This record gives sequence, structure tokens and C-alpha cells, in this order.
Amino acid sequence: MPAPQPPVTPDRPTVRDGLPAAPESPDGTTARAKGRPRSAAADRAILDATREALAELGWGGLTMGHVATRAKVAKTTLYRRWPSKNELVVDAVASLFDELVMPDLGSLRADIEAVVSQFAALLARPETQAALLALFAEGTRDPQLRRRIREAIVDPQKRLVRQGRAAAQVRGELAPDCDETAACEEVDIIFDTIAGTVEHRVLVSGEPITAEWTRRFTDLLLGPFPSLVP
Amino acid sequence: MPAPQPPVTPDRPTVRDGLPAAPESPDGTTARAKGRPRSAAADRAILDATREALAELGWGGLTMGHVATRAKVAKTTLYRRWPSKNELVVDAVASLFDELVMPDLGSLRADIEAVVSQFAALLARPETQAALLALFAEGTRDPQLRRRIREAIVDPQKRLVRQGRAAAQVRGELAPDCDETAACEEVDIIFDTIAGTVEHRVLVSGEPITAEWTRRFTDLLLGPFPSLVP
Amino acid sequence: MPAPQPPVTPDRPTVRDGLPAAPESPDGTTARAKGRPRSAAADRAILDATREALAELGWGGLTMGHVATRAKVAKTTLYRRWPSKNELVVDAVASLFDELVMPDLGSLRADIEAVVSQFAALLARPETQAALLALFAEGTRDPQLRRRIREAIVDPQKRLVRQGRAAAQVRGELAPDCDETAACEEVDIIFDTIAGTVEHRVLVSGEPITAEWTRRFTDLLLGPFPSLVP
Amino acid sequence: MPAPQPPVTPDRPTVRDGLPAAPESPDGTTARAKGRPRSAAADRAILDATREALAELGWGGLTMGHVATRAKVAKTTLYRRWPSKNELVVDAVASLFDELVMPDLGSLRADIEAVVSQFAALLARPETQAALLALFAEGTRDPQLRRRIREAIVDPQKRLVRQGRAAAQVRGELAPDCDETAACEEVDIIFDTIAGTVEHRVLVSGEPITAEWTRRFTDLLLGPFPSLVP
DNA sequence: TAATAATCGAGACGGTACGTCTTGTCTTTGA
DNA sequence: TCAAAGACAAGACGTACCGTCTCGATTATTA
Repeated sequence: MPAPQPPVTPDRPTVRDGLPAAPESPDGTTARAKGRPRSAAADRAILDATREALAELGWGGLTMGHVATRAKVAKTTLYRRWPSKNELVVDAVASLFDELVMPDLGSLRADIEAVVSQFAALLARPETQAALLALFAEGTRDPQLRRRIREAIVDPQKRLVRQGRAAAQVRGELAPDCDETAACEEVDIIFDTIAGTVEHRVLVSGEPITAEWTRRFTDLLLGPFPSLVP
Repeated sequence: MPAPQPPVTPDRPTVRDGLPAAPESPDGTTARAKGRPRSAAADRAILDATREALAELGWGGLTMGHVATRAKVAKTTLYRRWPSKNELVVDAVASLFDELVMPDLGSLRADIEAVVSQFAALLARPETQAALLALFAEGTRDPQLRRRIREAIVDPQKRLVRQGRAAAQVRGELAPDCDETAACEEVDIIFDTIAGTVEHRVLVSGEPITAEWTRRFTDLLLGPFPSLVP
Repeated sequence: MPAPQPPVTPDRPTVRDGLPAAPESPDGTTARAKGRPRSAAADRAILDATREALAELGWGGLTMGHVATRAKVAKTTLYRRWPSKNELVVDAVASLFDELVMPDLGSLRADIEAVVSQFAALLARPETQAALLALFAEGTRDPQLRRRIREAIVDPQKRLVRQGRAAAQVRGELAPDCDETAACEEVDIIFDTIAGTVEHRVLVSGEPITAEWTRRFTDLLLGPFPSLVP
Repeated sequence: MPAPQPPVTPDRPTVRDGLPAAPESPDGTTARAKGRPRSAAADRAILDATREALAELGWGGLTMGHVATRAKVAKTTLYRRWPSKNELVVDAVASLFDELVMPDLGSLRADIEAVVSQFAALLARPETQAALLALFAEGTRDPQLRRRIREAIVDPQKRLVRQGRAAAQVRGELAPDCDETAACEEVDIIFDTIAGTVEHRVLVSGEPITAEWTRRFTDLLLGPFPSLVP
């Protein structure tokens, strides 16, 4: 969700600054906003500058003024789009998480290990490392921010778990869902477990995710299905 | 680990500010430091003020100046003891984690569920919530701080996993350890899983830890030992 | 001098924005400009808004953006006519000074007192008070602005002194001018004295111009002509 | 009135920032303020920087941040002493006016001409020119500032008129005062006339104060006493 | 009637200064 | 020697205006 801004990339309207982005006229066509349209180049420059600055300076060193300077943009231009550092970083980081994919390698175990590896690699990037926990920390105090983080960063990744389950069911490794609600809860619990554990290992303990560790962790996840554990 | 300060509670020297706290004379008696001794009341007031301010204002709203004012202490006195907000909060929060205990309720499942509940309750407290992820976030940029966090907050809780395993082995629920190293790694992986998952559920997803959720999560943890899953 | 703008009131061309306002064709008739003509209503709305804003907010509170908003006009429209706040306020205030008149009441003393009263009343108006000294202050740094202030606001009022002298000469109160240059200098000195003194009394000392004060001040001005002092 | 600040030059307490500057203990001795005393060097550097910046950049170009930078002082240090540009400039300019003196040259005419010349020279200095009218303009909107300007800059100069009158009375050029109140009002009117007229001539008309002009203006002032006009 | 051209509104743009806040250090007096 | 009080330099904060620009829409004259 790379923070598109209305008149420039009107494909997917966001509520980035709380205002309707692309007002529609009654006939359904996208109404042209009045006044000078916002610069798409500025949007891109700002998000790029944010990611660079995160990687170089970390969360604490990231300053709105610094981002503006680095993006060669006025501070007003920055604040017009994102009301604070938090929202800016959410958008800047969200796109990184869209790179994660469910590969479908032919076995549930292989798929899990691949996703864990991808996630570990993502968490090893300095911009992710600098931003993720700090955002989560801010989210604990600001429910609206937490919702934004979940919508833009966290929840979209649950698709990986759902896709993996579906593929395993097609392959016959897992039984088909009988109860929709229970399936949903199981997706949640699996997702929280994978995400939380890998984050804790990498970001808190500060230890690497090796192939061996991934194998053992996958053993744990597959525990309820002994037939899948070698 | 309530951040004792040397001349006052000389039972366990800390490295709080990098200096040996209670120098010992050659004859083994604790040497009296020169000059006016530091006030023990100030230490307590500072840590209490820190916890209160964390609960009220969150991590971002917590400032050294504010803590000093609230503790009715000069800023100099504060900085003389803790070099920065990070270290101060580590000490202020660490003691809260010492409240966690392994109850030994007669079954591994019951023990796990009890510990998860305790941890969830701890994470529900505003001061913990405000501080924990913020500290972890700071730790990703400052290896020394990360070490301090692990030593004071995270690693001590691994005892819970070890105690739980030992009790289960005594009860015959788990086989005795054969390989010491493997056992250690298993403790680590279990710990990261419990800690990370519960943190993610509470602090990121912002959803409560219910008895039902705890049961399902324990099912997952006990997956490799089907005999323990009802 | 109510800031006429060329195509609308082409009677007296101004140099308001440095460009020839109403280009003349070779045959002497005023050539009609191409394109959409400037709105006369906008001019009036802007000057009215400027005077109102001056009275309400003072010089410092007056901003171009604010004037544009209050006049329901785009900022571009404002800047197209007046290059800066200074020029705008000169035109907005100048017309107020045109209200001053030399009454010819039958004696020099009465005429002087009448003019002083009128001037004091003008200086008591909030828009004048807010603008006059601020314009003079700006003028000390910008010779072109000072010239514009003199041409539009200050010098035109010297007619009052000249008219009063002429009337007194007709009445025989004053001797006729012998030296043209000396007469001019005397007009200047009298004008600077009246204008400066009243301004200082009202705007700096902040004390009112009473009838008693006016009488005493007129005594001073008439000092060189004892026969006129009662 | 060079803006002394309490613990440094405790001779004359000011109300510069509204707080009692040098609190006195009951026994009349000046109580020592707690904490680190304010730097006298900073005061001097700030006022010097203000005067320099006024001369170079004018009132509009004078910035609190600029003054702080030029004085090699933090902005907080500046704001701790003077709440705004207005108050700062009052203090920076006030001292310049203390240089004016009544010379007592043996005749009222000579004394008046000498004071007018001094005042004209003062108004010709760029820092005075930049500041004076701007301060007066601000004063029209802020009664407290106007009072401050009068107390620090304007009213102290009335001593010149009083001294001149007294000397002339000693010399027998003027009759002794009979009515105290009337004398006071006459001082006021004379002062407003001299100050206002010279200011208007120099700052508004922008024309120089020549010896010839001074002679003619003095003629006007001495009008009521024909015996003193040559 | 159509083309042309300057106007209009709206609002985004890069800049600059604002006055406040926090940080971590320093400099006093007093205990 | 420490405690308290508060001054100090440094620098980020988010806001307000500045004067310019880029739009689409409007309103005149000219062809």
C-alpha cells in the first residue's frame, strides 16, 4: 500500500489524511479536484527519503525536517500528506511487506520454512528493523494508529497463512475446513505465532534465523500433525 | 531486580552506571564511599515516578525533566544515576517481570496456561505496555541496551520454561534431557514462541488473551506430545 | 487616491504595479486591453477588506492571505494588483487622508484649530493608527516606498497649510509672500511641526488632543505673530 | 537604561520580564537567587547583536533566531530574558537615547539648537531609524509596550526640556514658574513639538536637519518670546 | 461563431521564522 | 561530596505566511 495520492494515482483511494481522496461526482466519474494537484514526484521522493533515513538513522534519528530536506521538499508539503512521523513510516514500510509471497513448493513444511525465511530476511533489513517495533510501540498508545498499522502492514500478511493452508488442503496434507469461524481463529493463532516468534527471535533476542532454527520451529508448528513431521 | 543502588542496598551490586557501586576494601568489608552518600529515597522516588509517568503519559510523553520534577529531585541527581531514559526505564520495568512465577499445578498444560495468563496480565498493565516494545525498539539500534534488556528483563524469565520442563520431567510427562545443548535450544525456542506470540497478540493485534485462546495456543505448544493434548 | 485600476477607472493612471496601466494607442484613445478585464469589484473588496482588517487586527495581524480570504478573492488576484502589503496599505489608507479640509472660518487661529482637530480625529481611527506609523517605519528602509507614501499620503496635505496661509493673507493677518522659496520652506516647517507634533502626542504619548491642548499648541504656532495671540 | 539583569548588576532592578528581579530579604539585603545565575556576558552580547542586526537588516529583517545566532547564545537564553522582539529592541535602543545631554551654552537658543542637532544625529543612525518608528507602531496596539517605550525611551528625554528651561530661568531669559501644573504641561507640549517635528522631518520626509532648518525651527519655538529672537 | 488571451478561484509548492520543548551539561548556594 | 535549582547550547517540533506556480473555468475582444 504505497500511499497513492488521489489525483495522481486515482486507482485506489486511501484515507491517508482522513479526507476523501478522490471525490466522485454523482455520475460516478472521478471529479477533478480544484486547485493545483499534488505532485506525485513529491510523494515518491518523500517515501524513498523516509526509507533511506530509517535505514541510516533509525527511528529516533528520523525527523520530519530531515525527511523533507532529503526529499527536497518543503515541510508543509510533507505535513499536508502525513500528519506525523508515525503515519509516514507506516506507509513507507508497508510496501516492503508486500514483497512476501507464498511460494507453494509442494509441501506444507517447505512452504512454511520459505515464508519464515522471507520474513526473517525482511526483518534483517535496517529500515524494517528500525521502524517495526517502534511503530508497534506507538500503536499501543494510539488505537487509530494501531488500526492503521494492522490494515496496512500486519493483517495483509495473513493471506500467506491462508494460502499455505489452502495449498496444503489441495495436496491433502490438511483436512478441509469444516467450521469457518474456527478456521479463521486458527489462521489468527498461527499467524500470531509465526510473526511474534520470528520478531522476538530477531529483534529482541538479536539472534539469527538459521536453517536449523527454522526446521525446529516448523517442527513445533506441525506438531499437531505428526504425519508431516519427518 | 529493583535497581538497588550501592551504599543503600549493597546486597547485589549492579552495573547501573558502569561504575563499581560498592568498592570493597582488601579486608572484604564494604568500604564507605567518601562524601555525602546518595539518597536512597531519591532512587525509590525516581523509579516510582518513572512507572507512574509511563502509565500516564506513555513512552513518548516520558521525559527526564518530567521524571525529575515528579520525583522532586534535581535533574542532575537523575542523570548521576541513570545515563538516559532507556536505562532508567529498563530498571523501572524490570522489577515488574520478577512477579511472574511458575506455579507447578500438577500438569504441564495447567502450568503453561497459568504462565501465559500471568504474562498476559502483565502486558495489560499500562506501564508495561508503554515501555516494553519501545525498549525493544531502542534495543535494535543499541547492542549494549539490548544486552541490558535481555539481562534485566527477558532472559530471567527463561527460568519459567526451565522450571516447567523440569516439573514435567519429574511428573513423567516429558522425557529427561539427554543432550544438554539441544535442551537449551529447545528452551530458547519455546520461550521465544510463548513470549513473542503473546506479545504480538496483546500489543500488536490488541486483542485480549482469553481462556479459549490460551487453550488453543497451549494445544499448539503441546502438539509434539499428543498424549498431553486432551 | 482610491487605487483605481486601469481598465476600470482609467481617469488617472497610477504606477501601482509599475506597469503602464492603460496603454494608449497612437491616436490618443485608450486602447482596450485584450483578454478578460480586471474586476472592479475585486479592487473595491480588497481595499475595504484591508481597512477592516487593519482596524481589527492591526498592521502585524494583517496578512495578504487574510485580506484575500476576507475579500473573497484569490491570492493571485491580490498580487496581480499590489506587489506587497506596503503598497496595498498605502492605497487603502491614502483615501482616508483626502477627507481633511481647510474650512476658512474667518481667522487663522480658528482655521488651525479646526485642522488640528480633524487630524486628531483621523489619527484616532484604528485603521489609521495601525497603518500610519508602520508605513513610515517601512519607508525608512525603502526609499521608493517612502516616495510613494509622501506622494499619496503626506505631501497632498500640505495644501491645507498653503490654503490656510493664503486665506490669512487675504484677510490681512499675514503679510504677503515676498520670496517664493522661503515661503515654501516655511510651509514645510509648519507642516512638519503640526503633523509631527500631533502624531507624537496621539500615537506615541497616547494622550488625547483636547481643546485646551489645541489652544496652547496654536499659541505656540502663532508665537511669531503676537498680534494674533489673544 | 541598559537592561541590567538582577544578580549581575543588582543596582537598579527592572521589571524586564515581569518578575521581581532582585528579591530582597526582610533585612533589606539583596537575596541571592537560587540556581545558576544568568550570564551577564549573554546580556551584553544579545543587546550588542540586536543593535548590529538592526543597523544591518532593519526592523523587518531582525529575527530572534538571528540575534541568538549572532550573539552566540541559544534561543532559550534569549527568550528567558525578553519575551519578544519588541521588548528586546526597547532595551537595545533605550541606551542610545541616554547619550543626549543638555549642554548649557549660555543662551536658550543655543541650547535648543544643540539638543535638536543631537537628536537629529541620533535619528540618522541606522539602528535608531530602523527601530524607533517600528516600536511606536507596535506601541499603538499594545498599551503595555507603549508604556514601556515611554518609560524607557521617550519620557526620560523630557529632562532635557526641563533642564533647558531651568537654565534659561537662571539666566533670566524666561520668567520663573508660577504654576507647577501649567509648567508641566508646557514641558510636555514643547517636548512633543521638538520630538515629533524632528522625527517627522528625518524619518517621514527623509530630509536632513541642516543648521538653517534648525535656526528657523528654533525661531518658531521661541516665537512667544520675541526678545529672544534675533 | 470560433479562436485567442488575460482574468478568475483554488490550492499546492519551496522557504523562512516562529515560540516551545527536551536533552544533557554546567555553575551556583547550601547541607 | 552531594543535593537543589536553574541557566546554558543545541536542535526538533508543528504552525503560519510568504510569494510563486499550476490547474480548470470564465469572460472579454478579435477574426
